Amino acid sequence: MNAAQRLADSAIRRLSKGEETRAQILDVALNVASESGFEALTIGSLAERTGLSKSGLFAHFGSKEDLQIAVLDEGARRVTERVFMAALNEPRGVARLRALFGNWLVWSENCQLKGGCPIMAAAFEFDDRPGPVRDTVVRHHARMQSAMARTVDLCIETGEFRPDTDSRQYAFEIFGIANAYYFSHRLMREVDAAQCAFKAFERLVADALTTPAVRSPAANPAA
Amino acid sequence: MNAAQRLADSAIRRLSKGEETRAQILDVALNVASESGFEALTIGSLAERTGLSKSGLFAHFGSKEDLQIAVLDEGARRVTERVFMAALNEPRGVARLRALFGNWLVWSENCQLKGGCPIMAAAFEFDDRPGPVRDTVVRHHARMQSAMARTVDLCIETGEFRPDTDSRQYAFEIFGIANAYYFSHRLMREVDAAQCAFKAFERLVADALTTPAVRSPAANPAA
DNA sequence: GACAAATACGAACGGTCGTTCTAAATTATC
DNA sequence: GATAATTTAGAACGACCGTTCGTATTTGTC
Repeated sequence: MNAAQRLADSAIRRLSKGEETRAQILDVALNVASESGFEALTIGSLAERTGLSKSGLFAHFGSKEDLQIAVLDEGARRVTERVFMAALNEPRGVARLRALFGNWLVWSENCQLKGGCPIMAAAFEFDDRPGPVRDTVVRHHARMQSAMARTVDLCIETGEFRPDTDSRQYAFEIFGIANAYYFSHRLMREVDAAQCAFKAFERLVADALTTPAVRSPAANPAA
Repeated sequence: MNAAQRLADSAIRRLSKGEETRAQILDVALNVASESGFEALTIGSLAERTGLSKSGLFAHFGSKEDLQIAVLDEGARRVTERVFMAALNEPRGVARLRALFGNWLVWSENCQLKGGCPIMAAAFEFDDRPGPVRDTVVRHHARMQSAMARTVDLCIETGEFRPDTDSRQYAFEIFGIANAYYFSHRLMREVDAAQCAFKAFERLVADALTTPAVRSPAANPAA
């Protein structure tokens, strides 16, 4: 539970009452944003869920916009922790890339966010609405994409991937698979969504390996 | 312009005044949903944009939910027309598949929908909100996915694709590429988004062809 | 052109939105 | 434990939400 985690944090540096409440608010807000999107992230409903008064909650953020940004930052923090940092346990190269991809697919479920990755939801909600919120989304996405590309670059350095592999293109395609998984899993409720995603990912890996598996019609990667 | 098209329709069967206005409303609503999402599709703002009164506009749809569904249906109708029907001009097989993919990437821009494909936006907005609207989104997505898979099956029938190609998996991956394109193009504003998408698509095609191009490190598809 | 039907308007409804005040309660500091 | 600073509550604001209703206007039919 996150309460326990916050307790551990408190042991390190005593959180002030305000910081404590703010963290609790963000935890609830992240769940709401995950389930119903950032548009449904209203001050009133959030106050009700946290047991605070509207004005009391509002005081922690100067505006709704600042609240949205704070939620995005908290979401990004968790992605970094659960997806990217967690993958660092694996040795650099394809092993780490596989871990990164796997973590990405399931991180929101591991975080008990019932509505899926809020950063992805935000990307769709704000892609046409200029402003600080959109800028924040773009910043986080750019960071994640380049982290992904760097992981691919390490696969080249270890000699597992061909030297001419385009890591940016690679990150593009991995992101596409993750997106397809989200649609298939969350919207269509296909039970084999993850299976399809891993199959697509492994095809992507196989195409970049310096020591490709022997090609035969029976081993058709898209079959 | 759509006005001209509606005029042509009127020539075939005289549209009643109500049907005419309803069509105009849906045209505006589709643009709003495209730009700002279905949540921002409010009766008031829609009435203002169409020059109608709130109650006058409302009378055309029994509820906001029915309006949302009507907008979705209209969006799906346009996708079918601009993407799938348009691709039928190409001969069955890879040529048609290529046309289908290309149409999909650009259809919303060709339709002058400034905010991108509304069906995709709806998929993200309603994936966690059970109800008739979500059901409609799922229905349209299922139809599009199976139409895509059928196009792939035709590639097998023409002998261009391997017989063991999994058309459902194939549709999954194509959808992923289209999604990645949307993120890259709409959110990140990458200028080479379409280029990345086509590169990914061609790699997907190459992997399924019965007569694969000669493999060499220099021809690394992800490079 | 009369008459019925379809269509549009205007006002109002209870609710919720984000936000702003002032005052009370709580927390931290000495 | 007094004092100052921080944190929360409560009431109110104008604006907009989806929706309803009665009435006026426009449309289609004979």
